[in-house]
Amino acid sequence: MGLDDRKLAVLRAIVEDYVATQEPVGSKALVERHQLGVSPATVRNDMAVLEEEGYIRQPHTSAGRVPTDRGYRLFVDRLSRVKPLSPAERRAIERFLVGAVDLDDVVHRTVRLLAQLTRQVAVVQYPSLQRSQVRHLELVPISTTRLMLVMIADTGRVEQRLVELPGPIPVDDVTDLRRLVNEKLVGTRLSETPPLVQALVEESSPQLRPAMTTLSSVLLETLVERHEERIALAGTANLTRGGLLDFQGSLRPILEALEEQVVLLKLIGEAEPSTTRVLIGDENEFDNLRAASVVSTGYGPGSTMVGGLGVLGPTRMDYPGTIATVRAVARYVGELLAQN
Amino acid sequence: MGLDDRKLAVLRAIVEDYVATQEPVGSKALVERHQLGVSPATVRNDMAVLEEEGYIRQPHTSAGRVPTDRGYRLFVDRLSRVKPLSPAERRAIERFLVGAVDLDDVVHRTVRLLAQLTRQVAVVQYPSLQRSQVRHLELVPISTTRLMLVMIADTGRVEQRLVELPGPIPVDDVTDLRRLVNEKLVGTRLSETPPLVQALVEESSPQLRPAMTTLSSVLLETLVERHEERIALAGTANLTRGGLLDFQGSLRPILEALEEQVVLLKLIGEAEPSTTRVLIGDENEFDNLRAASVVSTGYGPGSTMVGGLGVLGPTRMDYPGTIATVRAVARYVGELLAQN
DNA sequence: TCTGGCACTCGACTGTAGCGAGTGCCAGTC
DNA sequence: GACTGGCACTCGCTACAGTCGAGTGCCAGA
Repeated sequence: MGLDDRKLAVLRAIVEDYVATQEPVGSKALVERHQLGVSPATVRNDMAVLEEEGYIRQPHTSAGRVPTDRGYRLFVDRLSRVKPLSPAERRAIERFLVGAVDLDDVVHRTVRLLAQLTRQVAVVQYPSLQRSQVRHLELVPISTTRLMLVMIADTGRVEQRLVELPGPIPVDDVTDLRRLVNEKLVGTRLSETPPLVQALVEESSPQLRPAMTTLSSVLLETLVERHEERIALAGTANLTRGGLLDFQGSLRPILEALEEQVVLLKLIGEAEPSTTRVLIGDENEFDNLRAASVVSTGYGPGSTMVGGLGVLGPTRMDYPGTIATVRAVARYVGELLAQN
Repeated sequence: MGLDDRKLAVLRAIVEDYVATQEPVGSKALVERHQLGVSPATVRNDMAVLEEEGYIRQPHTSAGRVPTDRGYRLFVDRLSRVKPLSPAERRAIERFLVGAVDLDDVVHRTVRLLAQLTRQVAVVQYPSLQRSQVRHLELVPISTTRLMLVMIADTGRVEQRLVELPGPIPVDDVTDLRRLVNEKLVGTRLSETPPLVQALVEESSPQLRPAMTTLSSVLLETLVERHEERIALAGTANLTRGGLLDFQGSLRPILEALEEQVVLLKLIGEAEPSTTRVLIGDENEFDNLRAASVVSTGYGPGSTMVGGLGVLGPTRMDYPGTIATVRAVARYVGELLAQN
């Protein structure tokens, strides 16, 4: 499987041309558009080898070549340099994100920006509660047997939950409950919370016990077990670019996948900080997304990571450009979060 | 323009058949499938009249007839009875909505349910802040110059906003602020809030004034001017049903419209309570949605209305069934909200 | 007013032919 | 041994002609 430099150059040229034109590329067109310094016949021989190795394929006998998923993989890993962003793009990012008033706003602006810049479907995960610290817990009486629990996290997330108490409790008890949970939990990471919540129940006075038990189970259930991740999505209309050629003619499976929070989380929520993950076609674990590629990365203030973001598009996408944009946006969002 | 009963029956039959088969319907097939009691030739004469009046049209000369937007309109207004829901559907609605833990949960379940039952794109507006009463306002110090404002409404909505104070203020002042805003605003409708907020600033002590001024402007801006409506969407994958025939082959404009909150709000947020609004094709004010129809209604506890919900689909949709489902779901959601 | 009959229209489908982009192979050259 | 030019071949695409049939409009008659 000796792929010498020229064969790699041919593969690179094929990927670039195909991404640009969306048409199978032939040997003659290739030598015309790229300075390969050899004749079409030679390129044809190289192509035959590349095809044998599974990097490219022919849609039909008398057509040009098209990269396979494996070809894109090789291209991404070894043949492409991440494109530096243009000053215009940098400015666009700053302009778009400046002036966000709260977390919701930041996330919405980010996801729209990402969709616009990459011209693909963008996905942004809200800062994960798992990775957030409790900044404040508030209990608001709704009736004598109902409380609204509001949790504010250091990442700016605010979660609320209705608590149905086993019986009516006086307002003073609510004050006590509030003081207790705040004393114990403020400043802790939610992933480390369970034992603390448990202790809270055990240490509370007999009077408060029933209410505290209910409260703690809501806390655990909401914030830890049913880890309440949120996700924003934008740019689904971009799926229709490139006619019906991409995604083998049917958007259905893609749209279905995009409606599943679980799927989206898996796609973008598992990246590591400062690493960019690229999943190409087949590499994707969901059947519905076999015709798509995903570029994702983590973001967070400084070098920590609190959530993921990324884009989804056809396997035939501009990987270097997309990777650069995703990284840049993630970095800017991180800086923005660090300021709060 | 005398449309006698038989002509109306013919139109109804055409709409029903076309919706079911998605193919232009001819005179012969019509008399076979419906008991019209006349011959195909007679039906053809009626069709000619209906076409002249603009209720149906021929895609091409040697094809059957297809309803026009105007035809659907007549059908909806005069020719269809709202289908009663099947017991199975009723049970599905109840099963789906029981066990929702909070407002977010209710809205998400509702929108999914609606998408599933109608097999179309579903849209649900969160209870509008305009129509909500303030139940509680909470101020949480984030730093000496920053507060988190959390508003809990009687409809279950919880909104938060970061407040950047003009200068540092002591914790005791925050307590005072909290007491003041709650005293003044709890129990009021947000639409009547502006003068009250104004009074709040004027009545506050010199010490609190700067902070109160900032706070009040955030309150006004967030909750009233930039009326913070939220919307949930589901079932976009349903747009791909019926091949590429619906929506004249391109989902693009539809997907684009669905990304615009403003558009969605206009679509479903303007209905009146207990009225079901049907917008067919052309009647829609957005060019992007000329190929689509929208069925929407309001919902709320009891006979009041706090928000809208509806579905969007091809003009060729089962109007009686869709209208029935939308109404039923809105009623159930209203009951659910009334319980809280 | 309705009906049966009939001529007509026109899209859908089928089969054929020519074109051309692109290939694989081979003999010849550096 | 690597590269090149030439050539035969493949096969999808387009255009064109022909057939079929669903569906229509119209008309004479009941």
